[in-house]
Amino acid sequence: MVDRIGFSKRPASPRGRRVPAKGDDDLASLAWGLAHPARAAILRLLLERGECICGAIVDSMPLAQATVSQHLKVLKETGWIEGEIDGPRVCYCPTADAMARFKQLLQSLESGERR
Amino acid sequence: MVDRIGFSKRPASPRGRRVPAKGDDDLASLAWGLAHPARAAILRLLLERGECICGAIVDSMPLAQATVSQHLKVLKETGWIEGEIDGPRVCYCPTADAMARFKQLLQSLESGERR
DNA sequence: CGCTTCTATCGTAGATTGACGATTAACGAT
DNA sequence: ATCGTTAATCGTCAATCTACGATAGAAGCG
Repeated sequence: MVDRIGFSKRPASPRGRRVPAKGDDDLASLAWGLAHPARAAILRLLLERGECICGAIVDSMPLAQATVSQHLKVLKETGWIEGEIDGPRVCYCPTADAMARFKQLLQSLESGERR
Repeated sequence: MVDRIGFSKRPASPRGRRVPAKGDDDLASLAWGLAHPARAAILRLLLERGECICGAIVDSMPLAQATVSQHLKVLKETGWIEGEIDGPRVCYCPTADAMARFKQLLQSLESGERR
């Protein structure tokens, strides 16, 4: 694959013109975190409960433990959640600023912010 | 592949428990639309200018026309933009409600809305 | 120490994505 | 009718995603 536009592991391109808006990568990354119903559901669960043991998340989802773990990883990598090791288990909770950052990036999109 | 959880063409699963939050699919779908820097950039451009001919979008992006067209298709399918045929060209503009719907879905996520 | 529990990672399979050039389709103009 | 322009679609290829079972690691228990 060629290299990418930005945004961790995503396509790029040869000829470039428009200076990429600095926020597009961040926005895309955060959006990517939510871009799967299972991840949206997980985040909703965490926001509802404040925090949650991994096992409880798995129990509440129609997915295999390995799959949920992968989604949790994506949510972690995109900055939506963080996990705290608690003995043999891991407690996940939403990060303090992801939602705010995301909303702000959306706002800057909407307001037609100059680049 | 097995069938999916919901959300157009996405994975599903056998054992299910948690009733999927109605908004998760919509949220994921809209998020998916933004989940690529190129699409975020296109939407930003359209929000900046209000509307834009396809060709102008292509010219402002570091991507081939075919690729931009694909991204426009995704943005259209996820409800972010709409295109109006204008003779031999197509004029794209942001839809009136996508951003509002998205923000509302995010809000319902954040507020830990009961399902 | 050995066992159980909990979670992450590995490995794999099938589907989708994203990029591109080439082609097709739709219009307008000559 | 033909040509030129504009945009969508086709076909292809490499890379990524998602799902899963199986396996590995870590922590606590007996």
